[in-house]
Amino acid sequence: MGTRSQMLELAILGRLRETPTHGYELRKHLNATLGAFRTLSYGSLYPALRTLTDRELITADEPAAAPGLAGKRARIVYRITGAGLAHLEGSLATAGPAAWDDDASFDVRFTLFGSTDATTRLRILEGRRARMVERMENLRQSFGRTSRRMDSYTAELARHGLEQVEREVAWLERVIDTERGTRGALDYGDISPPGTTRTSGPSIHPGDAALPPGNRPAGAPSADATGAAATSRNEPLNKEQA
Amino acid sequence: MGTRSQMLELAILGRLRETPTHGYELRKHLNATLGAFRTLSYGSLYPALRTLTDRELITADEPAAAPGLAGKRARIVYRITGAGLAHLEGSLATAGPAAWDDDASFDVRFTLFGSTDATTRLRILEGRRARMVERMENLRQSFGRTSRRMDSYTAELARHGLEQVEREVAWLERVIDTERGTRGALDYGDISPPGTTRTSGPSIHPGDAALPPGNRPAGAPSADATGAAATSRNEPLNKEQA
DNA sequence: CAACCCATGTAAACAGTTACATGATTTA
DNA sequence: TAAATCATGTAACTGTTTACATGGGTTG
Repeated sequence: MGTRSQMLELAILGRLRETPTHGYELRKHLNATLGAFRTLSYGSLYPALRTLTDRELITADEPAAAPGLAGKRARIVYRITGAGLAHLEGSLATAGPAAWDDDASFDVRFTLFGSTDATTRLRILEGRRARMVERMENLRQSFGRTSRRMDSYTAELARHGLEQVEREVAWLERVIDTERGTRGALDYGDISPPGTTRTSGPSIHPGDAALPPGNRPAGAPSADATGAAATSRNEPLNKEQA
Repeated sequence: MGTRSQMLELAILGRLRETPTHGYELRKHLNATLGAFRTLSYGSLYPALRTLTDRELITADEPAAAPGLAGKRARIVYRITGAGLAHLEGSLATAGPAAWDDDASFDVRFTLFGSTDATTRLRILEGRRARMVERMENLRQSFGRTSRRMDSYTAELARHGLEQVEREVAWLERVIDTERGTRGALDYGDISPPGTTRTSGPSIHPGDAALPPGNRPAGAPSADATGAAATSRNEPLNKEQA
């Protein structure tokens, strides 16, 4: 089980907890909201759904021809089960290196911050920042070391990448500050203030073996382009919801 | 042959043309300069070198114990051959979608712009821009469509990703303008590390996602595009240029 | 009437990492 | 002397995409 598929499971469970959906729609949603899954193919999605169903973390209900909607190919609506919910919550409370070492993983976890407790959120954010700082340092060194021997194009690309990472670090720091409440600059608008958790229940208990805490950093997985960059302005895009 | 391995071959040939190297060093170089190959493992590199050797695009010379340097495990120094050079040049003159659809591919190609003719450079840059604009549009749509239903964290990540792509487009446009203007070798002025000149120095801060997490399947079909307009405003990133 | 979105799924092909095997040299 | 870096390579495993199979509905 790679980091990737575990994240896919997390994302699926996270989505199904909000609303039951069928495969096609689910893929669209994941592709749209998460850059991480930009290329998510049915070849990955359906097997994953199958696995989850087999493990009884979700159910696959094929509604017998809804009235008026007949004709269409039967959609299979997936719903999260109690066990699935427990599993999800257990996973969300777990914050190992796997949650921030991989770009895609971080994105998924961040997306699910709405139902992650504050402590775990901070742990993930700080782990991520450390990761990015490390990256930044490496880039700076190799850049400074070789810049004189580099041709302009290579140099431009390198500086470019470096700046991007710098911005990512800056972004993370802003988010962390906001989370800590030390600075109220960033207003996330509708969400519960930092420190409040959506999951009122036992959000922290490692009951089930969701994510092995000892999960290896794995060096660095395949990674994907849409990690996270940085928001440059502090201006909140406040979107109030009805 | 995946796009990935082809790009790896290109990168190897490009590097070997500049200087003969041995495997270990080669990997370090590629990992350092190209974010695309951050995770390049020997499991990929050595087979690739093997293949290139078999095709006689490079040679593998194992120097029989250089004087005074004995003791060390024999380094195998790879050199590009005439055929390899021809192959490289042929590849560099080719500018298909493969050169810009994939993030990693674009990075590699950009790095080799120093020995790519101006026409091809522009073709690649413009193809890349189109790709990024497409991406940007998709993000805007899905963002505007769902922003009301998104929780703050998801929204923050989404806006974030959008801005990142916007910056990438801006960066590309700057580079394109420069290419058109100088009509020759790129002159990016002084090459000072971005870290040192935080205050928008000689380089207009470029932003993008190209470098760090590379790699995405090239054939990625355009995701989905449906829905209303978006709430994103594009601040005109200051566009000064040499 | 062709093309394309909806909708679910499977099988084969493939690319790539991880882990292993081996061993010398420098550094803490 | 333990650990890290240098240095090359292989094999197995794992995950993922690609292509296929199927078929109704909608739009140009």
